[in-house]
Amino acid sequence: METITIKDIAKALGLSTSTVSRALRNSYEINPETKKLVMEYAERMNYRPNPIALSLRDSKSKSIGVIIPEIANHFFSQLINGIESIAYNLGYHVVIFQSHESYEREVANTNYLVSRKVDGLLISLSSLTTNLFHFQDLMERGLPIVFLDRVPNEIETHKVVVNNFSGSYQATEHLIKSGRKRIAHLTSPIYLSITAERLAGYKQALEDNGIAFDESYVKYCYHGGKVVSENETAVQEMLELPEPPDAIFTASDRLTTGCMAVLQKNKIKIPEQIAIVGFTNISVAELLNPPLTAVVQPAMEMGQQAVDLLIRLIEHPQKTNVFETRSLKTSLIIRESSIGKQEI
Amino acid sequence: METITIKDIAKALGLSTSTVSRALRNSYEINPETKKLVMEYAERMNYRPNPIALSLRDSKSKSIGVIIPEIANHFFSQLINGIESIAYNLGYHVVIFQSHESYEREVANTNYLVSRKVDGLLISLSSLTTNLFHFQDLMERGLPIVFLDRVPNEIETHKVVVNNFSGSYQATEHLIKSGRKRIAHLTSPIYLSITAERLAGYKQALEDNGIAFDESYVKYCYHGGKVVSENETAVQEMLELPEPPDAIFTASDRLTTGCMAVLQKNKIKIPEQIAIVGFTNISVAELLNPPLTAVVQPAMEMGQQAVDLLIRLIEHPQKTNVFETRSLKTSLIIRESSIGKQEI
DNA sequence: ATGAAAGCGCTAACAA
DNA sequence: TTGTTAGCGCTTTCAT
Repeated sequence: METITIKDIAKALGLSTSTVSRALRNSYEINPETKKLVMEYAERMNYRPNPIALSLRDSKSKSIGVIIPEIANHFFSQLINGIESIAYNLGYHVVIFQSHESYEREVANTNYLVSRKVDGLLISLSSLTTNLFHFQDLMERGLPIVFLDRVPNEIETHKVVVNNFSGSYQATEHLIKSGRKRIAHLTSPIYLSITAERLAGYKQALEDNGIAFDESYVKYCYHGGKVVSENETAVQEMLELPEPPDAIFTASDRLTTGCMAVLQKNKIKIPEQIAIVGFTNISVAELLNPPLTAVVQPAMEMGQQAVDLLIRLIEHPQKTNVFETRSLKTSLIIRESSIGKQEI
Repeated sequence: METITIKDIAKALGLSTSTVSRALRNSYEINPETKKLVMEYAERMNYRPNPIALSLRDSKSKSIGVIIPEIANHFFSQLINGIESIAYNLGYHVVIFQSHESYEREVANTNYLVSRKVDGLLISLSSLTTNLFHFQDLMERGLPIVFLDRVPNEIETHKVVVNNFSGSYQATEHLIKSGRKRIAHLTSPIYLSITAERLAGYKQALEDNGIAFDESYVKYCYHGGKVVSENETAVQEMLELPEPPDAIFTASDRLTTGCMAVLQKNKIKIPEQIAIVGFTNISVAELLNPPLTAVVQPAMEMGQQAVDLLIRLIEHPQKTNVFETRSLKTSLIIRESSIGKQEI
């Protein structure tokens, strides 16, 4: 894997490495003819600067690290596509890591990315992360970090989220308006920002519509739906309640499909017996049986805004004294899975 | 973002950098007491070697690059999970890039990964790649590459695939056995290995069952299903044939869901009017309307085997004089979308 | 058993 | 306008 270096060019052309270096960066102090000579030769030999050497020198890498729970999930893969689209245009490379909802892996990935000198970090917290020291420490040491979707309250930096409260409120209200009385909520661990906010929206909608909140209708899945059995148990418990729900509002991709699978296994008719609304970006919502009503997040745009903020932070570190939290809108797309009781 | 270096340790302990370096690598020539001193101090200061410096020195990075068409696809995300699981245990990091089915981006990603000194490459070709020079060149220069799933015939190296021919044969035969006569095939560009092999299996099954092959029943999507309109046009053309198909065998995740969407839009009943079998690893096959019959690939295992081969190539470059192509088995999972005509 | 110095590829301060 | 040199963090050869 030999590659041509500045030294090779210098030797071949009888120049010094610094002259070559300067010529390649089109420095004003270099004689146009020398420049031309160097550039043409470099071009011809297909010279590429060694980014490793540059990173070692400058302690930066023109790359940003992304740590998300998992990529096998439409919300997150759209997020990544949004991130890549912007980063790419601004000359940054994107390095993707999955935490697989594990705190340890999140920490390990973080350390690795830092040691690889990424210029900044884009994070969506794992569902098992409660200790934020690994990020706080880095921020204090000056590494730009932007959080998105699953963000920590305890850390002051730019954040990009959706209005989880109102997305959730809308979904719940929609279920109420279509005649549902016992609306359950299947969600992630309570200490995730998205969980708390979505739960709050759900509660508020119930309250505003004169339905008493009942804690036994809320089930938390500590692995965010990744562990199938946990999912199954939760839904099963709902079904075995003295008064089983007539609707379930699920808080994520995994939880939604997991829930539907359990209902299907139990031969429960959707929406006749139980209506479903999912907080999900699943691409085949339309093709499901029945087509799924979904609270959809502008994932692409979230990714784009997050990189945008991050790169601004990277390139103008001093300028930022106040951090912003951008809150985008979700959209409720109504399909058959939550059709009104009266219409059935 | 200051980090402690060997130099810092040396200074603090009144030693030379080389002694510290040796002590940390537990060299036999270092006095046990000095070793202990150094190690404890390093531990206490949370010293971590700078991988960039190591890469610069050794021209390797203990990391492998992965280039796949896209991650928003269950087959590929499972592949990645398989790759990560093994690589992680063997101390390698995995850097993921998407070609988005674009030849240019595939080349750009390749160059970047090489310049970042990855120790090896794991590739699944983009659907628009016909020129393989960028890989051939690297291989000649000694960079280990393993291909998986979408592999090139023209390059001699380890490859991991599934038995596309027989997977396809089985699927087609299954459709025939369940009473279908006009079986269409929706697939990717013909120059992809998987396309050719799946097409061959499809043809052979038709022939063996006395059905004449009809080219007008085969539609190629040059973007592998990524471009929705292309997908739509292809299916629409099938539907407008003088004798429209009574079954469609689709060759990938995207093509399958795209096809189902078009049929749904046209209010065509599956499987009554048209049966569907998809070559797909989509996770919600069971939840679709109707549940989807699928040829499933052991994606995790493919990923695992591929890294295994790659790392072997990286760590014992000389040993390999003969390359192997591992061919794993697909499984046909029959669900309602292809139920027998007689059973409808 | 320990240290000094060179080198991986690149840039920039300083010299000429 | 061009060259020399030092240094980013680390390992390793060659002294000592």
